Amino acid sequence: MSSKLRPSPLPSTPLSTTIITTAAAASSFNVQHSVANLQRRSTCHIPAHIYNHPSAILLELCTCIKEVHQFIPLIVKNALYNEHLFQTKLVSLFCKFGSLREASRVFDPIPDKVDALYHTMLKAYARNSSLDNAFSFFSRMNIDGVPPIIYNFTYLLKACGDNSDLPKGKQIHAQLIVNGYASNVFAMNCIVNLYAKSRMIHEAYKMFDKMPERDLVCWNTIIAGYSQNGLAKRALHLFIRMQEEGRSPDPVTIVSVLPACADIGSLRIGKSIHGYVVKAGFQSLVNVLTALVDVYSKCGCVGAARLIFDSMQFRTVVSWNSMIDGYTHNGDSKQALQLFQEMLNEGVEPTNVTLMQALHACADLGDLVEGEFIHKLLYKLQLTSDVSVMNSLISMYCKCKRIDIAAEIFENLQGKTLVSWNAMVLGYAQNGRVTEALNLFCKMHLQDIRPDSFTMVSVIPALAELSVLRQAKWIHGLVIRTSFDKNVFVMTALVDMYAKCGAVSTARKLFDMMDERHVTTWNAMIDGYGTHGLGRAAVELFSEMRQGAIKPNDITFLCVISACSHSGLVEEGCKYFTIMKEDYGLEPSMDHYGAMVDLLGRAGQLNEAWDFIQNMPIEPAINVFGAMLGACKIHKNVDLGEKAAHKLFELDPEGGGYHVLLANIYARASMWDKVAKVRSAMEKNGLQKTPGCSLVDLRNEVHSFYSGSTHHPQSEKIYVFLETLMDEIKAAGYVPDSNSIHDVEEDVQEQLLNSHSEKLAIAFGLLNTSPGTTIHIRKNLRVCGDCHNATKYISLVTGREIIVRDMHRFHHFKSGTCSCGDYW
DNA sequence: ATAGGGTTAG
Repeated sequence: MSSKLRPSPLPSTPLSTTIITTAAAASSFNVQHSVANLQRRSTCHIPAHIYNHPSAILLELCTCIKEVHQFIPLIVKNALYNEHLFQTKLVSLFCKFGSLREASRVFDPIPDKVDALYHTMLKAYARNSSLDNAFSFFSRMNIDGVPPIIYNFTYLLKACGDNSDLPKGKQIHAQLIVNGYASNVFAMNCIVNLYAKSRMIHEAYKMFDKMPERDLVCWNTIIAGYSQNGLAKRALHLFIRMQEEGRSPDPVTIVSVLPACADIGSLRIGKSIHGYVVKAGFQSLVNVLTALVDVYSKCGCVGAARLIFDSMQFRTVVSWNSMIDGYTHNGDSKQALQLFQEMLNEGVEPTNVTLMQALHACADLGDLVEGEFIHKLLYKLQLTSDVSVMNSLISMYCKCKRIDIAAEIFENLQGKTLVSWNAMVLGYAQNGRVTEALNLFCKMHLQDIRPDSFTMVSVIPALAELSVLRQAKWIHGLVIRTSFDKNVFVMTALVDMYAKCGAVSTARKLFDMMDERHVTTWNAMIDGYGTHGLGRAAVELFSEMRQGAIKPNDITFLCVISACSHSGLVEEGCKYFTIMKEDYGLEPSMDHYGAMVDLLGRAGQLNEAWDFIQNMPIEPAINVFGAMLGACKIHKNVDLGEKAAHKLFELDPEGGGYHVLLANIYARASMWDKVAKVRSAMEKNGLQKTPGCSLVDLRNEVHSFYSGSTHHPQSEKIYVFLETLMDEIKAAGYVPDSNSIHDVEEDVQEQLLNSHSEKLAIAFGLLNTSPGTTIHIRKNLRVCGDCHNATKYISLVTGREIIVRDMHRFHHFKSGTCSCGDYW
């Protein structure tokens, strides 16, 4: 015997006791079964005293690799090591417990190997090594003169299926035919499985269809294939057909078809399968119950899922994962994390899937602390090389606004997948880092990574944010070239983007062209009309929506109420607020209350707005008082403005903007001492007004202008031009609004006004584009009153159309008027 | 010694 075969050191307890205890733990049925198994094999050339040897029976009962090691000395002592049966059994056991290395240590030194030994070794390779290794061992068998048998092919085919390696699988398929196994049910089933696992489900079905006879496993294979390839309806259809053809589903069928049912979220079908499970007596099988937990939670019945989960006597980690996922899917991430904690407390070791779900829940809650805890756990469980988990980690950090950490993880991530890129692009886009999002998107292109619909849906909103029509058209072109123009999600994003880039009519054209629309599609279009001050169009589209099949949701009402608000349609807005609850059973959220205060306040019904706030059933938040203060600024109401502002100072001590608004209200009323007080309060608290910034797109560049800034290369030219432009519009009737600035000389006042970012941007636009071109400006704050007035005159004297998108809405300036009707 | 199908996921 080779010294390499020396078994691991013996444990302190005598060998036989350990093994016997294990054997005793097994039921007597198992022992009998093993004996029967061994006797059945007596047709081969192994003498009875070998296969009836107690060691052979005991060896078969080993439950882990350690027990196998303990056994080897016993085999050696009984001079059984050279018996084929024991050699093969050892290889088989090492293979069963996943140690290819130890299987080889037995296999390699054996001088005269029987065929069975090769077969078992091939199985070890197919199950525990790379496909290449398995294939080269198969070649070696050929060289060593071992004729292939049917099992060899099925092992290899299964491995090809598991690796989705269709080309290698096809090689085996050819050899199968050559060796005369073309109609073997097992082999054919492996082929069906191979195609299904290689995402060629239609090919798989063709094979399935051609089979002369089909057993239960064939049905299960094709049903699982459809289910795993996202063709849930086909899977369910075949589930019915198999029963019509007289096959009774077994637990594997159930576990294959339930995910399909979960996929389409059909509670009705889920319940009927549950009924079948009970009738067939599968109701205590862990995997069946786990699949039921999944179905119920995916159909929105977390309560029912939890009842099943709680009733389970045994749970696998998958059961926990399904339940945790059930909570996150149903928007109860708190419960999800609680269950995750419970799982850890019970000592169940989480898997990659568990951690992905827990990270998802953290992202959902913005819970950075728990997220970082899981990040550490991930190191402990050595899951940092699992790309899927790392993707979830990136998403979690992005959602928790730690884009810096996310970017670092992304940079260092080995084997990035499309999902990794998508997570990062989305992360940038959702954190307002538009340029980074676009740069990463371009980098993907350079690295030849083809975007999918998720990438598009992440990057399009970034462009909407940028609001540059040229870029909007570019991505639209890309959408068409990459054939995403039939994807509802992508198209909805485009509708929203065009509206946000000032091109509402283009948005509507796309909207009309779509064959399928989601609620979000309608919402995007209604909101688009709203922000462009086209309240009537918004209301009309909303009525049209109410006639159709797509039900409005809470966001729809938010869009339509704010559309009414932008257009002064107070009565309509109030009506919608009422029917939201009465006709649609939707509870208004804080945003709806804010929109209502905005609706009333903007229209000058300040007392009504204030009463509305007092009568709110929930504690009003920042947005509500913010709307109130804004309305007070428009309608010059010092009294209510003060009340709203003081509430805001309490609720949001960091927000400098409210101080500025209040100061403006005081300035309008010439209450200069109060203005000074607010200013000094701001200074004391270190609060600053967000600097105004306007963007213009010119040819291939986006130019940004800050108020009073002289950093732009054309700065000098711009200021000179502005001076003459101001003279021109003054001649047309423009009067500078000096009311907001009081403590400087009149000419300085004008200078300050004239250096506002939007005026600089407009001047730059006029200077650098040919007559007649529409100018698009994007501003980070709201347009100031003086700029608004000046822009109207500029549109008149230059004959240009100027579209300004501010924080809240669009202003289309044309021939001396604005689409907002001075109502913003 | 020896075959094929199955639950959770971004």
